[in-house]
Amino acid sequence: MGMQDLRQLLRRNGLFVTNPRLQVLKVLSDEPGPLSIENILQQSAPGLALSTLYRVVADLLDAKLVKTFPSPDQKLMVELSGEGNEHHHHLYCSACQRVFDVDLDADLELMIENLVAKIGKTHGMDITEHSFELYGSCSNPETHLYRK
Amino acid sequence: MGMQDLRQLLRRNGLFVTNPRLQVLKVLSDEPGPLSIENILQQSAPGLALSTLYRVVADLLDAKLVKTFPSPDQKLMVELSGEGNEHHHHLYCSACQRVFDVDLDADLELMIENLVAKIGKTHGMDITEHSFELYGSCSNPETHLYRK
DNA sequence: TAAGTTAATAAGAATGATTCCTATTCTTGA
DNA sequence: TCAAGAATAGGAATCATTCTTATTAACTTA
Repeated sequence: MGMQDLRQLLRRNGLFVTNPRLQVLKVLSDEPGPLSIENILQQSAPGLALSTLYRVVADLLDAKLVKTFPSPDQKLMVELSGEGNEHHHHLYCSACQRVFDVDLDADLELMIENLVAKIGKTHGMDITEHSFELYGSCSNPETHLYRK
Repeated sequence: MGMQDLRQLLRRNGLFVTNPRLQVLKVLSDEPGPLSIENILQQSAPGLALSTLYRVVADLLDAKLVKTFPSPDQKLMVELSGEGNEHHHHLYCSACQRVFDVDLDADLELMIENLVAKIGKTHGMDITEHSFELYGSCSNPETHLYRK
């Protein structure tokens, strides 16, 4: 996404446009999957304070512009939400330490939705979200090199 | 499980029998679902050092007597593995902050296994584990009071 | 069963991720 | 352009977790 789009994205969501926010959105929008705080910092222009980064992520989360979740080693992962990045799942590679997005066929997703609804009923709970995460390793790390 | 069973469990798995280990296993075996480190500490006899608790959990994890995973708020959750506690899923209640076990019908589980295998093939990865987690809230917390 | 060897514990220091605080700087609306 | 409010940088504080070390407990075997 271009900077203009990102500016509008912020404004449309009631957020002031600032450099750190643009930075973070830019880095995330250049990435096909989720990134850790550390990753985002590395890929941002120098000078961005770590505390600012955490707060920016929190603000973007409040505005629902990003989603966050903990990685298996308990670090905060962030990814852009919004169009083209609807509900999906994650695949963690213990060999190369990266996280990949996994999209399911619509019918499989629907199946899972039904499953979720059923479980909610059984437990008398209103289920608002679910996650389906996969853990494994790429025997051949080169297969992932396209992500640099 | 009785103390004798727990002793044997440790020995059979090559671990020395110590009080902290028995404590932790006892607390976990009295519980139908996972517990946080904090929970375990509260339910243990006073005197158990926090550092010991973490190490015991790590040892039990190495011996595959427990499983661990991070809660949505990034805390370490622990639960007994072993018979009667096979692969299952978790349901997080944001209202009462507890985590419940969810078992799926064998056919649903099989369906998920197939799904997982397919995703592994697509991504060229050897998938060793998966988790399916649900987030919601009990509108009526009393429905869960059976867990004290 | 007692002694010696090895492993585990308690206590607290150290670490690392995340959050908080505050003086300063940037954004925006007028 | 300016004033008012919002956001930032920098660093201190916090919280969960890990590490270190002297002490204690558990096992082994004689």
